[in-house]
Amino acid sequence: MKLKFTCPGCKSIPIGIFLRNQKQNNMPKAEQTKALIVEKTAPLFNMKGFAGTTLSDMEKATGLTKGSIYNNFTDKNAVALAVFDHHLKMVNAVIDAEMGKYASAKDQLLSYVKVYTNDILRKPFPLGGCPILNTAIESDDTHPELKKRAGAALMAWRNKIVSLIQKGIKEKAFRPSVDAETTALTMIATIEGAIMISRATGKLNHLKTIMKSVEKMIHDLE
Amino acid sequence: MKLKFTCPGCKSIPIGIFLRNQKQNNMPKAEQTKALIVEKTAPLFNMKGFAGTTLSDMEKATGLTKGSIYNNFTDKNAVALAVFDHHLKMVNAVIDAEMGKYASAKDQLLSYVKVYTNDILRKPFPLGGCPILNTAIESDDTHPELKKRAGAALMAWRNKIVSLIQKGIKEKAFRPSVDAETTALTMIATIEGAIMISRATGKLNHLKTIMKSVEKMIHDLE
DNA sequence: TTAAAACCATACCGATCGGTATGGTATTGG
DNA sequence: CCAATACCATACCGATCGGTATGGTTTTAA
Repeated sequence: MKLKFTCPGCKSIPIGIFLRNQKQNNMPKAEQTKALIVEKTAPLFNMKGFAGTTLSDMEKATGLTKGSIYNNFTDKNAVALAVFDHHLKMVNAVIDAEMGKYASAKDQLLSYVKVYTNDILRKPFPLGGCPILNTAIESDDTHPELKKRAGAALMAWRNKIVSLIQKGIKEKAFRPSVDAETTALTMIATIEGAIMISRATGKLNHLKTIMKSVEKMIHDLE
Repeated sequence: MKLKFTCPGCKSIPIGIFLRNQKQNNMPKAEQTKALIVEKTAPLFNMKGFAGTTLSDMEKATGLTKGSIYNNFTDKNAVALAVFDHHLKMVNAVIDAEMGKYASAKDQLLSYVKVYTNDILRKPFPLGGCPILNTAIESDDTHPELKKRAGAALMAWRNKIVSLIQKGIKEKAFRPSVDAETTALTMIATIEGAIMISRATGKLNHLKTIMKSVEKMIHDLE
């Protein structure tokens, strides 16, 4: 009985070395493994939902066993919460990166259109669509903790857009009469609805069509 | 061993008589029971989702046992499909009733605003939010049959709005330059997004705010 | 009214669910 | 390099999962 802990991929090197090789920072090992669990199970939770994701799914995805997973997280619930936070960080990173390219409030607002039209399917974005949307819908009647997080994420997003609109007004790019809160909420609703329609129908064109409306909405703030 | 089949509520009368008393039409009994199963499990599926709804949940909700349920439906899947159809019928009935009060395309379009602002919480509407939205989100990566139904419902809805806009153009109420398809898709996306945001945050006001935007969108077709 | 058909509950099935106790293995601080 | 600690896999747990075979009970059609 040797090499019990092996790399999930090649099974020829011990998992310790496998993880060590992965290690690119000075993170303690526990944190490293936690991060691995979160990253590998993230697509599962986003596609199959909390109820639809089983521990055995998580074992397959991570290459770890229940025992190891539960040494790093108290329960499935804790993993799901960490996954949501991870997703949120991921999405915000993409948005911030795009937004950082521009100086004006208007261009920064248009970053949402760009990201949600083009990047939604791409690599850094989680598989399974927008995690805020997915989490909000599943959790609203079943999972208070996730619901709270989804609600908070939406409100943070709204606040960000409101700030950008106010910035745009100061820059004289937008009318001062613009209702920032209404616009922010409507933008978010439309974007999320667009993702839902596009995914349910399988027509990426619907996403593009609706995002053009969002773009127009932003132009109309002038 | 007597009175084996008893009314789930009072347990003092046989279920046969209970169902007979419920009977208000000439539906065969099988259909009657099928309808009962669908109606009673509908809120479950809409709140907890397909994966989150268990057979034991369904037993509790219907007062029937697995045996009976599976005599009327081949499996849980078949119940979920019937529930979706039931939900769709319910929603359409509410919309059609409201729309029937008006003659002009514009007023008919505004029926969506009225219904989704006020009636979404009320009785004939299913608990747990919009069933099309909930089904679309859960099924898009997990349940092809439900996904297909959700997608079809969305496209039917779009077609309905497109027709109303074309009708409005003929009535000279709307500009002929209006892009009916884009408007229809955007309306649906915004409405569904509004429901999601409102439910995740627990703020009914957000629904109202966003629905005002939809109302404005309709007014701007003039 | 009665026999045939339809319906429903009981009891049961193997599989899998989320979760845990245990002990061996690797990592880490000194 | 070595002990102490942290980590991970194995094996196992009771409960519940979705589903079914059986036989008694009620409807139904004649």
